[in-house]
Amino acid sequence: MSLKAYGRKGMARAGLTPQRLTRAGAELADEVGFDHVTVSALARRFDVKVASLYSHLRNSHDLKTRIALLALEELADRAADALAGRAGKDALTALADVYRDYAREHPGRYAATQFRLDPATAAASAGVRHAQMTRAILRGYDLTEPDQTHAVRLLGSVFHGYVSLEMGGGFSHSAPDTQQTWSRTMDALDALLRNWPEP
Amino acid sequence: MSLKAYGRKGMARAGLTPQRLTRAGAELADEVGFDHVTVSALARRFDVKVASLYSHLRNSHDLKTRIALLALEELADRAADALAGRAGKDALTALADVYRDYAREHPGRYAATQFRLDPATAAASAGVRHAQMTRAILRGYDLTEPDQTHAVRLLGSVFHGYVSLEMGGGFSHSAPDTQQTWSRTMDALDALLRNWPEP
DNA sequence: ACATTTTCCTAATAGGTTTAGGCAAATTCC
DNA sequence: GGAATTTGCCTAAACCTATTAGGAAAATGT
Repeated sequence: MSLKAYGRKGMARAGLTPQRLTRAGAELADEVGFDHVTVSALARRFDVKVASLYSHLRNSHDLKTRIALLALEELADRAADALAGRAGKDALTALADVYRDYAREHPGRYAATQFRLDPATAAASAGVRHAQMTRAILRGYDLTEPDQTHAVRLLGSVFHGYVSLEMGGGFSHSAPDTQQTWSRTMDALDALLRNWPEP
Repeated sequence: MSLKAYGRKGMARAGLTPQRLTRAGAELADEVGFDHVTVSALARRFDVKVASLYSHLRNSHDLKTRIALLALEELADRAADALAGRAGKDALTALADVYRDYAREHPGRYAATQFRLDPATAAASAGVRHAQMTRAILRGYDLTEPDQTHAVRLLGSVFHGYVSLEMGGGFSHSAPDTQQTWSRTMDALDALLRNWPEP
């Protein structure tokens, strides 16, 4: 017999697991926005009573944390993929595009990556992979160790800041179009890294 | 008689106005975080029943919009102040510091500036002053018109991205300290604007 | 002093979160 | 294959927040 009951009217189990709920939560986030993700809405989606979810999730915060971790993983996977075999400006734009594209395809998940994780969770998350990959790109440029860290932070700021402003409509309806700005921003960052200033 | 009743137990009015509520809402945001700002919490703070606020505020979204507008105003005022009499890199760092300091002093209000406003409200907000001031700084550098727009967006991205990551703990507990990075970032942006690359 | 307006209140509805305790389905063990 | 046990989902309930409708008292105007 199939795991899935018809409309869940005649009993039978729904097959809830933390993973399944997290995945569905991520989809829900993309549909309605990360901060409209609610335990109740998720229960509705599984045609199950709200209380049932609490055997699989500690609470609402736990759900959001799991979605955030999922998104960070996905994003790091995409980044790793995109960086394979690339270096220099090529790698830089590839990474930047990963962020931008992910945010466009999965706005809710992208918002989830900004969910504030407690330090322990953050340290164990894919967030660290992101930092490592950005660092890897910088090996194609000639920076001293402390400046490499500064550059990692700067790149992170630009990518996140840009994507976040663009998603929030910050640049909307003003010419020139944002694709232009994006590609000129890549030019600018590449030039900056090749010509990193002395203090 | 004073406007303010003791504990509001024996009637007498509380003196609610949209402005007062907005201001208190902003303080509340700084204390508990912008997305924990709630009509109920605000009512509690005025020792008044929740429903009473609905004569002064359309709804929760309205409250948040007002707080966002307040924060944008404050921020633009600070920026205008900081820019007076400055140019070039001096102006650049002054503006950047305004953002960073404001976010540190008023995290809730700063978060409010990211609240998504509908296009009409946004157009009438102090947000446009921000863009103009950034543009003003760029007049100290030698950029063609389209590149000026790109640069405005880039600066906005860096400022917002940096502040937002720093507030979210993104850079925490890693050496070197963030003040270093901040000042090197200013060096980098100044160098970039002076040496803006061809396409 | 009286009529009007304003401001706050009570009452009610509707959702979201979370816990406690129950019964039936699935799994495990003879 | 049936009994014992575990697991999964449900009911019920308490407690938040948001929002609307309608009432009563305070402030204001004439």
